[in-house]
This record gives sequence, C-alpha cells and structure tokens, in this order.
Amino acid sequence: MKKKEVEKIEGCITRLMVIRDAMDVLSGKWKIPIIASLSLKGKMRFMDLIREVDGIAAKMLSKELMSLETNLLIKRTVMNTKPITVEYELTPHGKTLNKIIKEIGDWGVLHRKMIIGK
Amino acid sequence: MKKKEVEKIEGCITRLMVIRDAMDVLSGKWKIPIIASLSLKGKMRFMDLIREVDGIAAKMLSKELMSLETNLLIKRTVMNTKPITVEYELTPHGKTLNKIIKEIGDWGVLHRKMIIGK
DNA sequence: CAGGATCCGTGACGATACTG
DNA sequence: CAGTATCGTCACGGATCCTG
Repeated sequence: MKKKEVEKIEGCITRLMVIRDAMDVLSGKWKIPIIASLSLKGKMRFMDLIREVDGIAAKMLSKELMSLETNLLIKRTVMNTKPITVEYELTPHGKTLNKIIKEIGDWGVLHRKMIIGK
Repeated sequence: MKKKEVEKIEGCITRLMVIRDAMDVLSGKWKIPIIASLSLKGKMRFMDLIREVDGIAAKMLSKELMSLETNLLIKRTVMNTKPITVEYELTPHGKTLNKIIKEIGDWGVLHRKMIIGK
C-alpha cells in the first residue's frame, strides 16, 4: 500500500475519533439548544434559560450547565444581589461552537423545507 | 416595540425551533458517526459500518439506519448476491449534512487541543 | 431566584443467540 | 451477510417538593 493511501485511511480514522470526542461533549437533548440560546442572547440567568430552552426542567438545566462548565464551554458567575442571581455565558472556547450552531440552524431550515415540501 | 425588534425576537425563537428540529433527527450517540462514515467513505455495507463505527452493536446500527432512512438521509439498496448484501449511502439530502460534519470534526480537533493543552 | 432532594417511568443502549 | 429476538441495565429526563 502506498504512503498516501495509508495517510488517507488514518486520516479517516482520526477524523471519526475527533467527531466522537465532540459528540461526547455535545450529545444529549439539551446541550446544543442551551448553547444556541447563550450564543444568540449572550449572558443569561438560570430563569431566563428555563424560559428560553423550551420544556427543560430545572434539574436537567442544572445538570447540563454543570457539564458544560466542566468542559469549559460556559462560565458561571454568581452576583451578590438579594436574592442571589447567577449569570451564564459562553467562554471563548464555547464561542468556537458558533459555527456548528450556525450550520445546524441552517440545516434545520433546509430539512424543514424538505419535510414540508414533499 | 419597534418592528425590527419584534423581527429579531421572532428570529431567535424560530432559530431555536429549527435547531431543535434538526436535533430531533440527529441526536443520539450514533447518528452523526454513521453519517460521518458514509460521508467519508461513500457507499458501505452493513458489516463495513459495524467495523467502521467503533463499538456499535448490530441492533443499534439497524435501528439507527432505519431512522435515517425514514428521514430521507440515507438510501438502502439490496443487491441480489448470495448471500444478499445491502448497501447504504447518503441521499442528496443526507449530503447536505456534510457541512455540519465538517464543523463538528474541526471543532473536535480544537477541543482536543484545548483539553490536552491545559 | 437558583438549585438540590427525591421518586419514578421510559427508552436508549448493550450482549448474546438465533434466522433466512 | 444482514439482520431479528430476547433479555437486561442504566442514565436520561420528568414531576414535585424543599431550601438558602
């Protein structure tokens, strides 16, 4: 087998690996919608997210936010107000997801036309 | 409220809606990896996919392929060989996912660097 | 307001064996 | 080879109540 072919095959394998890495961080029902909300609206509080991310329960939101924070995608800021409020926003690294969010949104429009159109 | 502001808010809401539409079709552990494999390698048979999509069980693959076919993303072709073989490939509509796959892959590389780097 | 605690159902996902 | 059948597990996700 030629060197170029080997490289191509290995390229495929690592490509599939990084895709799975990404999906480990992003998969689930809520993570993309949460990130999309923060991406579109910027800084948001817990209650804002409850309202914005349609149908999510507080427990799930809490859990997903923790996961996203652990993966350095969002930043959590506690404000000293009374009662306390908490703000969430995308980190610089979280903002690098914007392209994915955009593509998913664009494709969603396309897909909707496809389904309705037939 | 001005007309432009209304449009912006409605734009956000519908944006989040189409994103959820897209996620309904794409979410889950396996769909993106399956599509990515078909995207990178073109036409594949059931066994090829079992090998390529690392760790998937036959039952899951079968189920996911059905779901993807229902959503018009892949095409299933039964060949009259002995024993029978089946080929799967992306439909034109399925190929419109290439941009998403690319972005996810690119981001996966970035994310890996981010995690290892710290 | 932000969330934790608790209880709970359902389905996603997995391993193995089997069939046309 | 391309699946289906069967059985089992566990975490996703939901509802409700509670607290600093």
